[in-house]
Amino acid sequence: MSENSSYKTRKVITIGVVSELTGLSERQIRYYEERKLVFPERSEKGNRKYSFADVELLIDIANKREEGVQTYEIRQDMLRAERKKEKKMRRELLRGEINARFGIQKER
Amino acid sequence: MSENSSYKTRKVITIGVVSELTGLSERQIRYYEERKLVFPERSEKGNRKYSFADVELLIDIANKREEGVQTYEIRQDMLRAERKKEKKMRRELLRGEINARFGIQKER
DNA sequence: CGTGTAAGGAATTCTGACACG
DNA sequence: CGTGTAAGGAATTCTGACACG
Repeated sequence: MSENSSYKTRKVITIGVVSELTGLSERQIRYYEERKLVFPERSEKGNRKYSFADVELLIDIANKREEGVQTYEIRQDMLRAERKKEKKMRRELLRGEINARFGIQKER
Repeated sequence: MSENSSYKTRKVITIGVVSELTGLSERQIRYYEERKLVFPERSEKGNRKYSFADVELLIDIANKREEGVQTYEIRQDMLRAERKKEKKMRRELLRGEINARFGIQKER
């Protein structure tokens, strides 16, 4: 269901291209990093590299900002969503374990 | 089946990153373009931009080159594959049209 | 708080060319 | 043919800072 280290999450896009793709200024993109909203990787010499997922996230951020939402709020929302997701993961992991032991038996 | 203008085919990767990803020198990458094996887009100021699909193609090219295959041969193979693919497309298009007229009827 | 901008420097990319083989 | 390299210039990116509000 979720291709993992795939095209979407591979960090390969430079800030200039991200700027074109999102319509945000490089200044804005760097600032959102400072506010811990995006986490680009760095190349050898320190150039930022983003993924398509980052680009989409930045577009979401841009929309929120247009609605007047502050970066701090956006960060809080992201952290909340993060925790919720982890909770879900834990539940699913647990369900998997239970199934493995007491669930539908395989042959033999 | 084939996500179209998606992450895989969007031209957003600069030549430096492509070089890292493929292990090829920038010189080699530019040369393969000269030999019409890859077709990057250009940014405003003329910088080359590649897609993940291009990166994969370049890796294939690198492998062929290691086997001693010349760029000209590689190009011929690509053109042949291209033609074959188009032929297939035409067949499928035709089948689709026939089905639309004489195939399984919808309601009414 | 969020963003623009000028500043200075380092790294990137581009093209056309010479070199070797 | 395929690739390295030095050359010169233009564009990119980086950081830290001042500005406005």
